[in-house]
Amino acid sequence: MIVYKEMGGAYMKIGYACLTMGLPDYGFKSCTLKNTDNHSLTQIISHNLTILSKILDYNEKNSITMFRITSDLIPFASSPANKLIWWNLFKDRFTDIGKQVMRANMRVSMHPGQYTVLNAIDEKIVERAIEDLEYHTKVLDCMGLSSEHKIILHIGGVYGDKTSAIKRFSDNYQRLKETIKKRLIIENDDRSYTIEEVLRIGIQLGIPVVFDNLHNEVNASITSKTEQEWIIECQKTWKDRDGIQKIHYSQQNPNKQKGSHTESIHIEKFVQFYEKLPDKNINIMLEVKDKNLSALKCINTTLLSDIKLLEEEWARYKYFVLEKSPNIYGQIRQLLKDKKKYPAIGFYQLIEESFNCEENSGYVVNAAQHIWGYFSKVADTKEKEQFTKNINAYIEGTLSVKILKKRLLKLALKYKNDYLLDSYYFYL
DNA sequence: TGACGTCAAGATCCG
DNA sequence: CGGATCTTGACGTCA
Repeated sequence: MIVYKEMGGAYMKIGYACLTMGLPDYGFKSCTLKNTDNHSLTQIISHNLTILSKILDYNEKNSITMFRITSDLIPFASSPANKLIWWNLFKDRFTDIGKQVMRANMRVSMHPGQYTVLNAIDEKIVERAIEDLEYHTKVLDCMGLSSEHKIILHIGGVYGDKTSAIKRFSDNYQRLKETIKKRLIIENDDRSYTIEEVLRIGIQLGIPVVFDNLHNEVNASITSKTEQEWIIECQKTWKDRDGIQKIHYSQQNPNKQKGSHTESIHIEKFVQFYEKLPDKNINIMLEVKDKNLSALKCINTTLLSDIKLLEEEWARYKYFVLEKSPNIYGQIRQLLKDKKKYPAIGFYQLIEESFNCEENSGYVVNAAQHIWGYFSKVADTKEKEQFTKNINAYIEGTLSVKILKKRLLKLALKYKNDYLLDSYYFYL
């Protein structure tokens, strides 16, 4: 059971998008256009629904109450290449997943990518966009989920004339079925439509608007307003049937081009953003490469308060940290000694610090030997020889740390060591 | 015409 | 041959 901190009755959720990392066998499957026969599509869809269900279980166990479902759940769903009546074939599976979502009080969403363009000039592209929106709607409808579970879309292209591009968006929006309209929400993007423009469209058409902080940073409105002011403006576009206001939060990757997301959420910066929120009655979708790891980080820092959570996180991070810096490893152990305190921010700051450490071969070997310690008694002669060989090859520089870890992961899988399999050591 | 973004499939390379 | 690594695919817009 989730015990939230006192937030004046507000109901905050923080979630992540599409994929779950740090766990084996959580990957979705797909196929290429030429392999879209009924049999393989059926297999893939069945597999993907199983994975989705596993992810939702994981989310529930970890108090993650918001999640974006990947558009790749059904391959080529809105293409004539997929002739399956998948919504009937897997009706019960969808219903079960929907029940799972509702039981966990989870909020899910979907987000067609940048290639679904409702305001295109080419009517064929518009038709495909509508079909794609119908697909996304069908997934959520099949699950029996209410209209609080949203589908988020960008406005689309500009085509050298924004006024008529917006007019086309508006006209084509009117063509959509009511089932789609009641789920559709719109978002400011990183190059074409600012939050101010999206708000104008949203207000005119009665569509809830999602504020994306990074897109707003990269593609600012002419009207200068603070993030908090834009969030308040967007809040007004959310009606009762839409549920609590949603926003997107991400941070700029300093090594990549404008709008690129960071590997992980920088916790200090997130807490600053969180504390400045005008209303905690809001749901935050994180857009970040390390997915659920950052979601856990942000949730544990802002919504929860139980030292056990940090201890669990520490169990998952410890060998990674040990490999990066035995010094930081020692600092974190000290930090977590006092069971009455809840030093979440300091804990995650130290974790973040360990990411910045250069590879040190002595530390890498030390951490690998700690992992090997779990197998040294059960491993057979060949595996023992292999491990020694791998370590020596690493020291000589002929084997990368990445491969060294992959081989240790294989042992963890073979000997079914759940404690190790939960460790981020293998995945970071 | 290629970059953009995203992920897994597919292809190729290596020991 | 199995496993690691590189390339392709699928989408539409914009420079």
